[in-house]
Amino acid sequence: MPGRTEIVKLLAEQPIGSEVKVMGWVRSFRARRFLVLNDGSCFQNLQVVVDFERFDEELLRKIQFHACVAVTGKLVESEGKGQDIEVLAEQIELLGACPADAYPLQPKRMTMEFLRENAHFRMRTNTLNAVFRVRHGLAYAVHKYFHDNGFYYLHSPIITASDAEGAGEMFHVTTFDLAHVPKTEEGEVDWKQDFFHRPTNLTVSGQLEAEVGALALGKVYTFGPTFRAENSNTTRHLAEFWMIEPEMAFFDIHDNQDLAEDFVKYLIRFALEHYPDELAFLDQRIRNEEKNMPKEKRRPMGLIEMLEFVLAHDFERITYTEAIDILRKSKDFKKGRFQFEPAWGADLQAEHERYLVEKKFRKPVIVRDYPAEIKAFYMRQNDDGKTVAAMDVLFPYIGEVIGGSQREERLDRLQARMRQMGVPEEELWWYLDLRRFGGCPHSGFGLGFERMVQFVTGMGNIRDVIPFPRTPGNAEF
RNA sequence: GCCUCCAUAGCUCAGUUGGUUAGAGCGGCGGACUGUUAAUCCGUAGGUCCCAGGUUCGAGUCCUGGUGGGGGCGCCA
Repeated sequence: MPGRTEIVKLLAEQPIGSEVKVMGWVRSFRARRFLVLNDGSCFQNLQVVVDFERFDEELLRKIQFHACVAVTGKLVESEGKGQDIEVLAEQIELLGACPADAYPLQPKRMTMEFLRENAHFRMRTNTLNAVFRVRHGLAYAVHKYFHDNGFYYLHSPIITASDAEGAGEMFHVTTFDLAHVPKTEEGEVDWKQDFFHRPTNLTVSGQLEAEVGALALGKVYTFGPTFRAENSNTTRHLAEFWMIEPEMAFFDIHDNQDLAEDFVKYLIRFALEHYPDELAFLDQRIRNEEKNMPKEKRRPMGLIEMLEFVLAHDFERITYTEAIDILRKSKDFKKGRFQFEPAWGADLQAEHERYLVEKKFRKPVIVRDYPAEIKAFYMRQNDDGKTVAAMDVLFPYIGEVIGGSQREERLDRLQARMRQMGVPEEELWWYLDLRRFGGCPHSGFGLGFERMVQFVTGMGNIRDVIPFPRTPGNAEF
């Protein structure tokens, strides 16, 4: 727009005395004199001083919460406290009215549940605004980290034919008219007539394809949407989420752990450096929220304090066997505070993970070398004959943020595992070929992007860190 | 999928052992005031108490069944 300046630029350069034109949405209009605008260019607002005697009454009446206006005026030093500069309005143009008697949002505290039902408006609130700024920053940092460290961004397919990854229930992809599905003479679905001439699904993981890339480009990563048709109803599951999956040739499980720790610390550091205003706001928001809670329910640390704490300490690294041992020796177990008994061979329950992270070590923990029975077929079998080189990175509040492993590169071992677990070898012929032709030791992991955003922003529900959450029974927007 | 809690004004909530006309704050609308920072003050409108049954002289309140939502667990990232 001719002559329009972004608020971020005005606040940074503060061109006192110059004539400026700003456009933005009304955050508040106090005393019919103080108009606060936000244009999305930064988290801060710009105050506009309106000499209301000079403006049309009809126009002033329409300057309501979240209406959109263009203001021309002189930029001056602010007379009041709370802001350095302000604009003395000479012209005000209403770009888009926002009738307050019909608009669902209000300049007051609203619940996250209410805002979810108004997902098309919720990004206009300070909280969601801050969250999505940080989300963007983290996405950018993912690419920057990997690029700077010699990784190649690999676009793994969204539609896949393999249904053998064991990562969960899948969404089917078809062009069939579901009311008239073609059948074979035997009465079964005739997939040969479908678009791909075979059954296909939305991807649940790009890992197998990433391995293809790693064995050619050395270090690759995927970063794309991932779909799980599981009926999961929790604050940390989505049916559609974004996953980051680095895969590295010549990395063993220890290199894998080093990378995971360095990577997530980089992301946290990036957010702290580039989004201090947003994080300060989110930090304060949590404090306000917890003000009326009993002390034992509050977070032991503030948001920023916790992020800095995570950066300042090495992640604890233990084996699954050690984890079980710690849990069985714990006071919580002896006093019967666990609902599930920690026992070698059983998966760690959420309560066990929380004990390790929040009570025992009080920092992120990486658990590795899990029993083979509870992990996927492609994980590398350890020499003990019982465990595989798997690793989970556990964070406070959100639990597992990363799951990964060293991959089984030995063809005979891999095939034995597949037969044992009923994974069809024919379908994964190309995956097995990676072991037949020029195979090498390699490792990788998957990071749930939304869980990372959750951790950095301190948001309690994963549905509030993705613009349009898909969960069982919900795909409205 | 299992367990649990919740549903009262536009929003956030209160509503006593079942008892007359359903309450507050914020927001809306009308007005006053003006260098404010969630401005303040006065006035005013606004309710199918989620839906359908049932118990009762009487149900926002108790019971049953739905629907919608929150939280916990499982599955996982």
